[in-house]
Amino acid sequence: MAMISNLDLIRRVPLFSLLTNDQAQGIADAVVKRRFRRGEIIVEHMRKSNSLFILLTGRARVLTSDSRGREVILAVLQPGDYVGEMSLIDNEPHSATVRAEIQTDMLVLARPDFARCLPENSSLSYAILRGLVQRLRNADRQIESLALLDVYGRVARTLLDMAEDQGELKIIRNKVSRQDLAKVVGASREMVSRVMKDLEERGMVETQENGSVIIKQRLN
Amino acid sequence: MAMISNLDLIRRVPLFSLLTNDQAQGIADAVVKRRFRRGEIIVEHMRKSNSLFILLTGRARVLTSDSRGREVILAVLQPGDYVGEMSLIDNEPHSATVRAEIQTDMLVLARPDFARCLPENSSLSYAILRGLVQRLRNADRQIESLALLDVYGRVARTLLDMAEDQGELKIIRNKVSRQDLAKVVGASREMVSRVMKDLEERGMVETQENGSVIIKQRLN
DNA sequence: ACCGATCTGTGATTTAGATAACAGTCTGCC
DNA sequence: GGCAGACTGTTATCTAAATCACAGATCGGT
Repeated sequence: MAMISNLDLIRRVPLFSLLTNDQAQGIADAVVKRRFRRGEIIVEHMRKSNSLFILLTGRARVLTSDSRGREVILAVLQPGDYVGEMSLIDNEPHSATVRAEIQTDMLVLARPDFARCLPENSSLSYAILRGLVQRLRNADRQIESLALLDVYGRVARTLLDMAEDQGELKIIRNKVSRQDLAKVVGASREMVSRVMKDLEERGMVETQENGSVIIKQRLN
Repeated sequence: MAMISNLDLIRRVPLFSLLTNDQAQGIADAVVKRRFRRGEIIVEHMRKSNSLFILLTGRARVLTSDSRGREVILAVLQPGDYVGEMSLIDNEPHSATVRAEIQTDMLVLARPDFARCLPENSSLSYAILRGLVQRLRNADRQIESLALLDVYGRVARTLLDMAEDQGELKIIRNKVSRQDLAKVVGASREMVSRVMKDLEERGMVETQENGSVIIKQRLN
């Protein structure tokens, strides 16, 4: 199996795409690769890990849960996504838990190295800034959905958000279980099942055998 | 009536608190003061204003609304708070509308001046960074509330969030109408009335004649 | 290839909360 | 000081969605 250098890994992360070679090398030297098994906790709500975690391969979910164990999925992390920067910025505990959905490799950058890189590197801090703004826009939209839309509307909106354009129609590649969809839209699994069935009967959505979903028309 | 210089105004804004005198003077020269009447739109959803707005006096609310006119209040701005930085950072249209609740004075800093100040001034960009993180934490918490708590729980949590510690108990100074509280927690006005009545009957909350609210015990 | 885990579909039942419909109180503000 | 416009409380009714209770289907690890 070919050995891939940290520098090569760094170079594939959008967050670091604008760094000079020297800056990238500096981060490559500071970074540690870590593997998490399916189900393992990467970052834990209310605790501090004082590191930036960048997802290289695999998949992870950002979630919160109440005392009774009911979960809300706030985000699903794909390769290139990162977490932990909020706690690095304000030095507060993590606002949510991150758990590996499948075996997941992450790059870990410890606080001192991050703190060193940030000021001496305006393109990095600008990328972080843009990332936070992006997330905040999504979060506000989600609040609006939860406050104003019924389950039908929230499922439809979430499907559209997850889909990418593919010619005439939109498609969701990686399969989404209805159970998880329910945890994203804040509804019961059964209700989401019923809504999905309805969308399929109306021919607006089609679920493939491999689990990917095709969206036929404007949903709303 | 005494004339207050822009520099004096700038010096009272936490966002600018760490600037050197020269930097503050630079912003003071670039900034324009603008007055909005009760009900006037300061920033409009889906449009660009290419400016940072800093609230000096008065009060404003950040909100979104659906096609049927139903509103969600995302935040209430107090003196020292600011909006518009998200659009300045990613150059996208505003994600929400901001409306003056009462007569409100704002400082307006146009894009070119903001863009000039940001890189040459790390303490400002750090303050913006922290502000965004703060808001994102609140937003995630709000999503969690909407997805997991019933109206009773959401009202209780919102009251606690709005209150400040005042010796043994907590107090909410500026009066909140139940109508508005409903728009914050994503519930009907009538339901919030019922919940508040219940909280008062249980002696957990007391509404003063002047409209401020005293919270007696741990609500949850 | 197997067996426990986790996912799924569907009907029946219950419930939280929206909606509707008023009448009573405040709030300024001309 | 009076009238319009926005707030409030309370009932009764309706409905969206949660819960419950299954039986089947699928998945993933050893």
